This record gives sequence, structure tokens and C-alpha cells, in this order.
Amino acid sequence: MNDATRREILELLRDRDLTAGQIAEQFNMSWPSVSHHLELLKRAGLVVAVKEGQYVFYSINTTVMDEMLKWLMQFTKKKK
Amino acid sequence: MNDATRREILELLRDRDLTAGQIAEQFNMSWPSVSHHLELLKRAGLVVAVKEGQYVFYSINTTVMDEMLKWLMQFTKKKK
DNA sequence: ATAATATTTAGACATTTGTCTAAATATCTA
DNA sequence: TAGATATTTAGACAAATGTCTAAATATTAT
Repeated sequence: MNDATRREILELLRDRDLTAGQIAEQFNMSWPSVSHHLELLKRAGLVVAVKEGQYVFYSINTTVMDEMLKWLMQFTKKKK
Repeated sequence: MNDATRREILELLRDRDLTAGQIAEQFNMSWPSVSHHLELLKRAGLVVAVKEGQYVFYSINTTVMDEMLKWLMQFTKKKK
């Protein structure tokens, strides 16, 4: 999530689930590179991949996002 | 912020500002390593360093934290 | 069974992290 | 000015990222 490409992927998935191809074509980058970013997001638990026929649909796992949000809130709550 | 050490540093700084040394002694790690993490946090705009005499005080920059929080909220708001 | 489509894996290579020890720099104190 | 204290810089090295091209795998359609 340090990475701009990965953040953008998450933004794309915010509205609707997408196939690997639909995601990849948004970027000016080779498909294997995008696939690699998807792999990292998957490993981090931020997205889920589901194979449907020859397509692979990706969607956001909000659970992990919510945890990050909760962690971050520690810092704003305590406005000091 | 991927890194556990850096997250822990931020948690330490949540309550009070600390010197580099006070931070470093919390970790089972060489001081230069901690210094390196502080450098990365500084570069990311997450902390601010202020030199006072021979000490360097570190504090959190909540601005960047707030931006991250705002970004993350995009995802929970739209509960789908 | 073969060809076409969708996606990932493999292998390469440069950059960034994460860690260390040793040395340098800056400040305070005697 | 010398010595002590606080912190960073330098240089090394392994692991993780970020990117590519070429090849492999899986699924669908002919």
C-alpha cells in the first residue's frame, strides 16, 4: 500500500469487482507487473481473488481496511 | 508503515514526544537501525525531528496520518 | 484435438528496506 | 580544550519490491 499502483487498484475495486484483465488495462504497465501487484495485495489480505471460468475476479476485503482504519484512529482521537 | 518497528515507534510517540535515544532503547535493535527507521518515517512525513541541544526530539505529524485516514474512509463509507 | 483468450509463473535485473559494526559529528561539561 | 554523551553517517549485505520479456497454464470455442 506504499505503492501508487496498488492504491489505484484498490480505488478501482472500490466501486465494483473487476477481472485481472480489466484492472491491468487501466495501467501503462505490463500485465505480469499488474499481476504481481495483485499478488502482493492478496498476500496482504487486502483483496480476494475468485476464479470464474477463464476470468479471475478481484474484490476488496474491507476487513483489513477496517483494521487499518481503526489503528489510524488511535492517533486522531487523542488530538492532544 | 509496513514495518512493525515503525508502527511501534508511532505508537510510542502517540502519547508524548521522545528523543531518539528514548525511542531506540525500547527496541532490541542497534541504534543506527532505529535511526534509519526514524529517517524513513521522517521522509514519509509521518514524524518531525527537532534538535534541542544534544538531543533530537521526535513527534508525530498528524496531518499525514489524517490524510491516510481520509483515504481509507473512502472504502468503509461505501459499505456496498 | 486445436486454436484463441485470460492470467500467472519464471527468470532477470535495478532499487528500496532492514539490519549490522565502525566511524564521524555535534553538543555539553569539567 | 578534552572528554563524555547523543545521534547520525558510511559501508556492507541479505531480502523484498517493481519492472520487464518470454513461457507456461487454464479455460473456452471451433
